[in-house]
Amino acid sequence: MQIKSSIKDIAKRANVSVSTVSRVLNNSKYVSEDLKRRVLSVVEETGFKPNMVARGLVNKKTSLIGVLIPRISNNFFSKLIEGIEEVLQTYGYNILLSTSYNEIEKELEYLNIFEDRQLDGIIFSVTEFTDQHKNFFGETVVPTVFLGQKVETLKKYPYVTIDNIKAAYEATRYLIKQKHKRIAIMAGPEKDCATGDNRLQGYLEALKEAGLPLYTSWQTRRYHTIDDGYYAASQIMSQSEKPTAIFACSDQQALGAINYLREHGYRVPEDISVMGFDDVDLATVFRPKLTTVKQNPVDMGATAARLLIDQIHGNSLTALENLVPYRLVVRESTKSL
Amino acid sequence: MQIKSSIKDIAKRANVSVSTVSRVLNNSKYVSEDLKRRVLSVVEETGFKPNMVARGLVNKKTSLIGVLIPRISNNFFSKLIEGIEEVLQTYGYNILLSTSYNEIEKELEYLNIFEDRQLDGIIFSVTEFTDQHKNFFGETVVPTVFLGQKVETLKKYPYVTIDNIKAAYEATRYLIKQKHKRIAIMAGPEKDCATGDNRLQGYLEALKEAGLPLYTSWQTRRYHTIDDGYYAASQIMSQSEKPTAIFACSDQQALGAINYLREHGYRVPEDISVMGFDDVDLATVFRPKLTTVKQNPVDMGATAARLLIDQIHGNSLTALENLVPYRLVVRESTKSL
DNA sequence: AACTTTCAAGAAAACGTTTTCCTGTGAATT
DNA sequence: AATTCACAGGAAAACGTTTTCTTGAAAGTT
Repeated sequence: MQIKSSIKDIAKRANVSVSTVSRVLNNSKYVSEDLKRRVLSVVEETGFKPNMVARGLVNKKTSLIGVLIPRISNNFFSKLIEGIEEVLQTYGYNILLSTSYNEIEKELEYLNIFEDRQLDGIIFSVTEFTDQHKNFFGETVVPTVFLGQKVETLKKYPYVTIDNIKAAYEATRYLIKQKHKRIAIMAGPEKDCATGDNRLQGYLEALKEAGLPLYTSWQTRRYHTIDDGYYAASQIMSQSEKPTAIFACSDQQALGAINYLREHGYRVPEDISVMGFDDVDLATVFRPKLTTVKQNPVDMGATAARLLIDQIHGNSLTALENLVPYRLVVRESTKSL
Repeated sequence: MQIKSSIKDIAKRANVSVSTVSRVLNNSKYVSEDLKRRVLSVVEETGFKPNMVARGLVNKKTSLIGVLIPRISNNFFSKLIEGIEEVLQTYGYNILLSTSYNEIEKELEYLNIFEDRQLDGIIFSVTEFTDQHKNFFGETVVPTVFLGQKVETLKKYPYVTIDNIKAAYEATRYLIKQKHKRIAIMAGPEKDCATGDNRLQGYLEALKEAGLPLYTSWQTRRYHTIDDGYYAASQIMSQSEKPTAIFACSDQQALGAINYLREHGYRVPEDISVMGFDDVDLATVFRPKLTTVKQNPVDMGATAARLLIDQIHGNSLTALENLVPYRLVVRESTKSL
């Protein structure tokens, strides 16, 4: 028990060959009940456990999936992980978790580590899809699923996301229907291209369509953290012309914004409406309850994992684009003028 | 590029032996500048990357650390991970993430997987330390650090936590100083032994010392989720005699409780004070801002990771118990009677 | 000039498995 | 009775590395 025993030791103790032990362990054919019992009893009494690394070497599979996300302390991403883990686990895969903090060099570093480690697959929540990324995924042959945004540059791997343009468009439309004419947006960072850009685009489309003014000073591009939301709100509200509604592209930012607004004498939603995005756990606990675009990150993660398993199993992929549903949830942080 | 090349191919192309290639790759001595250049250029042009699995097999190290926590979507644990990853990364280790959802069988299952996979170390946020756990850690020899609670049954591995008894004692003391005489507690589940029990113990000590009544109907034991907090509050408030203060052993539960209270016509803190534990991100965003016992999970994670690295490097451990600081942060959810 | 020592580099063993290739049974078919 | 055949099980190759062993040459010592 103490000392690490190998299949050879088991073979010796059971008086059989290594091949036989291996066959017993893998339930292969061509081994008699007699020897099987003998081997099994030795395995039992020594508490022998096969070395997965050695196994991995010959089988050319590690049963490890690399999951790369911007940050884990963001509720959206941790829920994503929950969904991913749930399905991967049932297929006997484990997760190698890495976080990029939105830094592209880190992303590339981790992707290379994933490759070095011979991981069986990658689930990647992209920050910005650069040429370097394209290179990596062009040369490499690891099954991959992109998560959270469209990755059009590569035709070989699927992605799962919501229709961000449409969702943002609808959210903005809702504010417009509520008679808001001066609507600001707190979008994701420019780096985080697709998502940030798409939601901004949806917002702009809605405004344009309604013939409303679009001031760039009412558009911020910051990270999805409470602090950044706070800061973005301070920027927007420092303009001489102030909006009556803010569309925050994440609940985190919405929360930070509301925090700022209240500390500076604005009431939400009486003075200013705030719309969020994501519907994180606290959106309903917070007061006012957050009006927001609900995503289902657990489902998204699970979907991504399933798509990955499909690839690993060699099934031909059904669709590159996998859009999952979202839903506008009206609660208390927005109000008709 | 396309086809996976091995060190052998490189050797052939560079007209040297495998050993030489390996030596070049590992920067070992005894290889001339001439051959070195030749090998390096072949490596360059083929984009060769050594197979970490094969390396792991001979080096008997995987550079992988198993991290086992109850759930990742809890902000406390995800911050823990942030701290862990930060230091592990600088030492070239990656994280294999697993979540137990407080299920003991799952914990044991994952621990066994960790062992099978030859992980170099384990960071384990225990739910309940059972005999089976004891067995596992008795027989196994993997460097380990326990996180979040005292694990006294094993003298060989360190743990990092805060002094939960004292922290809960002080939190309760604070409420008592605020003239509260009827104080309820929402503790962690019974399963989650040390933490839940310890905080309950600190609470009881403070009450006893002050000669205050302790009703078991004012003590709940539930998971640290918003929903469980909501439910626990409903239980406590359904008693005929109602408390004037609730000490929730997690911010999550505190939030759920406040939610319940407000929905049922109680004002916080005017009618009932609510004290939290953890100081998660939203504790300051939420209104009323949460009075809470601040922990620093990022630091805790980093500390645990460092202790693990120490073990792996074979340094003798300095102390079994590693207590990290905590701090009572008074904000708006509590009020003097 | 003879003898160590140091360095360079290839051959081969090792890491712990799985799998292919053999060989030897005994049973089934002719 | 001769021939095939399915099965059991051992020996050995393979997976892709690192490391030990060896040999040979060049340099340093007496």
